[in-house]
Amino acid sequence: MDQSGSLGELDTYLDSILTRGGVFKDRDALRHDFIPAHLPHRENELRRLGEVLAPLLRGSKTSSALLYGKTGTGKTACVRLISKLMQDKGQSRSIPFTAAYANCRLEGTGYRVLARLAEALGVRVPFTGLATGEVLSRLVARLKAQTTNLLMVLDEVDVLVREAGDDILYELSRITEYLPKSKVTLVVISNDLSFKDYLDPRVLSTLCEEEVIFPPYTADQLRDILQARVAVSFNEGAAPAEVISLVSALSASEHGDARRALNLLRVAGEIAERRGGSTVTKDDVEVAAHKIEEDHVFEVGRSLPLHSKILLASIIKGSRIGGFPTSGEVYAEYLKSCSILGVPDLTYRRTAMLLNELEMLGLVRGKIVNMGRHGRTRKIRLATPSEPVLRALRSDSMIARLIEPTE
DNA sequence: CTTCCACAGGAACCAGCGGACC
DNA sequence: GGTCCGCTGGTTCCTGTGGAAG
Repeated sequence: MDQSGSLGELDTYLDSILTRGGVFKDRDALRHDFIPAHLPHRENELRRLGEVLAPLLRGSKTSSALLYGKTGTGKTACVRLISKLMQDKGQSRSIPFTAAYANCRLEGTGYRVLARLAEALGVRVPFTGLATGEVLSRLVARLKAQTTNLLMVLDEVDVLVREAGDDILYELSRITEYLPKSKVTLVVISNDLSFKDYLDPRVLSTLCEEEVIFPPYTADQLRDILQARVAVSFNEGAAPAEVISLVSALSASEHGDARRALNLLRVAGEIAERRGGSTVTKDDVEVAAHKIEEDHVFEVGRSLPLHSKILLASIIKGSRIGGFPTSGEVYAEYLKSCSILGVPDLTYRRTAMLLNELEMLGLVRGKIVNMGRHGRTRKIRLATPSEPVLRALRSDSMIARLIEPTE
């Protein structure tokens, strides 16, 4: 590569950004963790939540709440906004109030969810080593020692319940019983209502005293949301109406996910900026949609553990031989690959679990086929374009050895 | 109608690790 | 220093199953 040439390009690019100011006014306002002061089309939900939670500021017992809705429907944003408002109010009137937030999927285990909540109360908890019950009793001890009204938010609680059962929810829902002075209110957020089936009826009744449902946004609503956000994040006229309409139409057809809509808009803006343009075009949006998909697949593939990569490579090899391989054929191919690489192989059972994980990640699709006398099996194939997957696998020098020779 | 294949997928268990606590 | 803890990433053992072949 001609280094001076690329440096020159970089130089003019930097110049162009500095002189024109680029497409963005404030890129951070498009990030998923940005909390806007106003949430369009969530006024009702916000008011409802406010009514339920506000008494907590007076130190009254309040109902627990379950927020339910698909991803990107504004559940987390609503709760974040409300707890921020309550915190501000508490501070200005010197009312003891604490908001503790934990995302169960990101934390991963019940122990870490509790640890995160405890942290919000200023209780230091080691990241491992303690019994889970011990973390809980430290949390309770703190609440006994120091009177505060606590709003506990468990985001993506369905993940926790599915993985670890409802023990923790049960304990948390009864926590107020131990406390003479502090009041605790639990708000749980879920993408999936079926998690209620896993709950003990007692937990269910204390947990879901109020239910707020967040419907997916329509294309029109998404357009309003984008418009409001464009006003703070883009320069005047940098994101024309036709672009906003396109982004909202694309996102509405994909389950009305506002987070993805905002992300799409941000990436489109970045593409326009890199192109040196001062406004985002519809083409930029199309390119962005494609890029987001490819980057996602590449990123997921690249960060896979070794054996999942070997399996993925085996699926690709298997489908080259002809048709979609069955789980048995994939395993046979996998065993071969392991011996080529000199890696100890895993049991069939384990690889079946890894395949399921690949399917959940959306990289692979398995279809159960019955072949009568010849048994029942799964036909397995890639669920994404193979190009970014191959690129991801090749970026691992060890796995690259597996793929290259057949090219 | 029965059989029987080639798996699917649940459950229990295990080893090793990093760490807290007494 | 011994004991207990939770988590990860694995294994072993097991039961369940739709439908073409017999």
